[in-house]
Amino acid sequence: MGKLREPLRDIAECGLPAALEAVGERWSFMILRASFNGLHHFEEFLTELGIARNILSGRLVKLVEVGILQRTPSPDDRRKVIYQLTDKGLDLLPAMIALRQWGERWETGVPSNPVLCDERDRRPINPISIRAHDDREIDHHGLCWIDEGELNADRDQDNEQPVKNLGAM
Amino acid sequence: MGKLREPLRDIAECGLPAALEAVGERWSFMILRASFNGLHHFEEFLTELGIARNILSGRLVKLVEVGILQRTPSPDDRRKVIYQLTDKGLDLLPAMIALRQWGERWETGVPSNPVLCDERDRRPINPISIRAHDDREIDHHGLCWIDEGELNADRDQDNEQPVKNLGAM
DNA sequence: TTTTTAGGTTGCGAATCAGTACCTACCTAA
DNA sequence: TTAGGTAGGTACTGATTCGCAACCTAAAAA
Repeated sequence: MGKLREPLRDIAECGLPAALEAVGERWSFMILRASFNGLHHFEEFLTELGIARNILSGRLVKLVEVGILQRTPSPDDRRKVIYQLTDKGLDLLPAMIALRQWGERWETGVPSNPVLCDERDRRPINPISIRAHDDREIDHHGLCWIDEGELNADRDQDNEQPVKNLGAM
Repeated sequence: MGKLREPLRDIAECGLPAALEAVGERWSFMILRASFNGLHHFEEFLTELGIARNILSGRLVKLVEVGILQRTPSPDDRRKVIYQLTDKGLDLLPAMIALRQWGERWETGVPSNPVLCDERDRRPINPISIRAHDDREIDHHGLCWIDEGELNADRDQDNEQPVKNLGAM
């Protein structure tokens, strides 16, 4: 594995490049989708995804390395290996669903069948949205960046502070 | 542009492969992040991202093609071009923030500075989460797939239906 | 009128992707 | 106990894409 490629700029500064470093390669998200859907074995991913063996092999190694998947030899059949999502992997679900919903809204057009629902009430889930501290839905207009220092300083006060409007994400 | 590569399987069936087809390539998300942060010009992206000119050029063409960015010649300076997010592009924000938050939680560790806040109350936004129809937060345990047919059939009834637990995302 | 700037394109080597043919351990049926 | 199939990989090959640097053109700026 070459790995001479410079890591996406500013790994430390922002979580996005870091996330992309872990799951940004081609097929990674598709493998995770398959995992979320209960696939556990190499050959299952292979036939379900239509990915090449060597690529799948490499991706699985990577996803295990970064701690998104866990690799366990099957107790029943010593040929088999069980790949399953760790907590870290499961925590990608909101991002995956958000991306999927975007694809449905803007690309495929249809909210594909079957529909993702909550198990208790058996009704479709809401669109993933951005929420303020009080759970108010907000869009990009209602967002800004605040410095950690300023944050603590002006809590529970109403003095005006300079607002950097999305200046350094 | 070769484009002989088979599109990620089942484009029509699910929004995720469709979304990845649009923004799944290397650098696409970083360009969008920069766009969200108010960058508009080729040379700005170039220096801010540290991406190669030809790659940036290709990505911008692609993102414009799929309708995520809009390309407008600047009225002030006829050399300049303004790239800005369309509504379709802006609608990727929840997915981007979810991914970024994941990266902060699991990779960088720190909720990087400055902090993304709501403009009204100037407090950090909540983590992106999955919500049921009644806005209840749910995790992967509380999710299931329901067929469109079944969905309409059992609305406002409490008969038991077979639950496919994440069987075909 | 020369120089700079903005936004590209082109060419080329390096890295990655993808398809296929192996290979090895293991299970199963005869 | 052995032949044959299965599970999970590697190794080899060619196609595609990435990334760097050089170049190019139109339009400001000096």
